[in-house]
Amino acid sequence: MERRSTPAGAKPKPTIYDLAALAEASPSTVSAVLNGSWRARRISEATALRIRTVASAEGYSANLQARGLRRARSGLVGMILPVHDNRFFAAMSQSFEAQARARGLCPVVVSTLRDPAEEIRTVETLIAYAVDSLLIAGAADPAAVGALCRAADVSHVYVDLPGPGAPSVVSDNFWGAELLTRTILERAPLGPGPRGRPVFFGGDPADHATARRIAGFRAAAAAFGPLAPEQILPFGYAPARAAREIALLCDRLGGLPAALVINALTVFEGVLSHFVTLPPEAFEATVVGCYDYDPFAAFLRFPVHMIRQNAAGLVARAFELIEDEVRDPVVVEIAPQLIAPCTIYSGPLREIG
Amino acid sequence: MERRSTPAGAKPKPTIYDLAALAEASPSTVSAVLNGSWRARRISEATALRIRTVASAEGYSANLQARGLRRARSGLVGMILPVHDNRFFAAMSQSFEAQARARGLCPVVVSTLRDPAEEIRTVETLIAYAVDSLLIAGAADPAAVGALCRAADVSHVYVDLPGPGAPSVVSDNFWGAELLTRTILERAPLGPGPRGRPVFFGGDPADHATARRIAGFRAAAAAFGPLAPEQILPFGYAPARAAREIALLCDRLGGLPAALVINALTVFEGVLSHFVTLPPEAFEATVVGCYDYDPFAAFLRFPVHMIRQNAAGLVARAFELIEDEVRDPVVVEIAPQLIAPCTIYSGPLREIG
DNA sequence: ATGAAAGCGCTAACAA
DNA sequence: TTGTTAGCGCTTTCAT
Repeated sequence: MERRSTPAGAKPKPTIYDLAALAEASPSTVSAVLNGSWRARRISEATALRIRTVASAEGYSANLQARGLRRARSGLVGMILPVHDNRFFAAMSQSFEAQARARGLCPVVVSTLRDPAEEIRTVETLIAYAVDSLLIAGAADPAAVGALCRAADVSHVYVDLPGPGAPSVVSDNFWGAELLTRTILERAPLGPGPRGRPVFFGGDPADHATARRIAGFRAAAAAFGPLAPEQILPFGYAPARAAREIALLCDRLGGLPAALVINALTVFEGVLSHFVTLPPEAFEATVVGCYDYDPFAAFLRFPVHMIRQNAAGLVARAFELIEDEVRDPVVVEIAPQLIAPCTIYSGPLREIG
Repeated sequence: MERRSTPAGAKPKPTIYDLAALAEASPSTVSAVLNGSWRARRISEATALRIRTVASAEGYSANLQARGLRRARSGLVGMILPVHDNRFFAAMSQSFEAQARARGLCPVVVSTLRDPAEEIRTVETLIAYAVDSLLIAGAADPAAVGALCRAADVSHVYVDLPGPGAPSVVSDNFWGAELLTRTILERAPLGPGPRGRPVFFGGDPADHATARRIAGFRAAAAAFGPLAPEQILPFGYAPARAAREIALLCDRLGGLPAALVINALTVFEGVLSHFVTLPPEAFEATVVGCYDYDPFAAFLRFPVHMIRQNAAGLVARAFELIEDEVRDPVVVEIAPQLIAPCTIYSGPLREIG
């Protein structure tokens, strides 16, 4: 049998046995030299050098599958997340990779499309590849994923959305929402009329993050007056739905509310598709906040206060928990950041921007 | 020696030997049944069923490192790309994962931060894990990466940026830029004055994509009048630089040019940070196009025509080339898409929006 | 229709 | 200080 579908003539990748023959040493010595355990094995500087010379001359690189099989661990760290094409999760990938590599590990990040079945299959695959640990970000079914990890003895941390049986690192959604709400209420033309009160717009109250954000919104808004149920509208995340809901809201109130807290970028996108049909004056008596950040949103025709989650901070803390072998289901909260609008306030709000 | 740092009591993952004992069959039979090669081995329906029953009762899942080692291939497909936090590349990841999984492969996507050294290291790692094939997207040094793949006999395709010694799938940048330029020139208040001519803004002419886009811009603009060198300003991608350059340009021309083709989203970001300092009237005699797409950019106070690259199409074509075992350095071009502005035109341009 | 046995490339006791 | 050897869990001839 051919070793591989090697193009005729191309010599196959050298193994430690090849190097051992060339360097006149034993395979185990070569192995030790090439994987760093040679100091402990008290191998002489001379042989080490000789072996390394041969290795690089031959263009050797270790077969990581063989090493992983032998060591029963792969050097891979996994992260699952719902989607890539989202600013927050993309930032998570970026941080995750950087920090994994800083630790000499190979990052593998896979998206699951918020599909519980796909999520399970993905994690099973990662476990089958013997990932050493797993970050579980925004899982659809955190408990199921956690159970799989525990069964396979894979250390794991929940990120962004908490889960059972292992530590969690989440954004401080209450704090962020409270800060955002307070910030825009201080600038909003509140009043007794139907438009005079703040509205929380979008998201799913069944989801942990939204629940905390609503709580934060309530806490901040309470300081400015009583809250009615119709001020909180968690209708989901779909842009199309958001477009309809904002139109309905404007109809009901006779215009935009004095303060609008938009829960996610997808919701914001929907809202915008309605906004472009409105005249510029429509925005003169409203202040908009968005929980989540997009640089372009900062440059709309009206100012937007935004919350940016600290993706790098979340990932860093998750790695620490794994390294410290924390297994208790502690929940660590990481503060997000408030981003000021770039657009200049215009109309009656100009002075307080 | 412990098999693994298994928590005391937790039984280790079952192997085919365990299953063989339980199902009263041989390891090779178990293996065949569990990896699909059993039909070919003419194993009876009955034993197959018996083995599968035991397997799922024991919660068996194959050790993919062992399989990979034996088969000299891993079932992993790799993709490298510059960064995750970019709409285009994020869309690529998303498509790549979907299509890899549709083929029963495990996707591994890694970013290299446009750092040639990091890029090489990353690819070496992927090869060491025996990836079966590799998509090379937007590489800093395509030739070096390709050489590594060839040495390891890993099939590979360049995406987005062409490279030597293997097929490439790239956006049809010439066509896209031509279309975009023509579209905005048809709407622009061109004229003899300094502001009356189109400007191509940002990017690096040394980079293949920008070069093609400039060519497309030239081709389209030529139909509307002669081009001067100062109408093409490829100063790079940095937002801060873009902000400075646009300010300079406005100074020089006494306002915005009649038509502005912005080369990338990062450049656009920089441009916007200058735009927010301008009064609304500044935008009344200009038409803006952007090569690259962001939904929020469609909702700015002025209309923006955008080009969206077909990430899914690029990836799909790349997979096809790999499956068809194409090795010649053909270059396949995939047409991007023109996205109309969502913002209503205002001022003198209202009617032609 | 099934089993026995030889490795894939590497690591880690244990011996020398 | 170095070598010998026995696997890691799986696939795959080759026998039966």
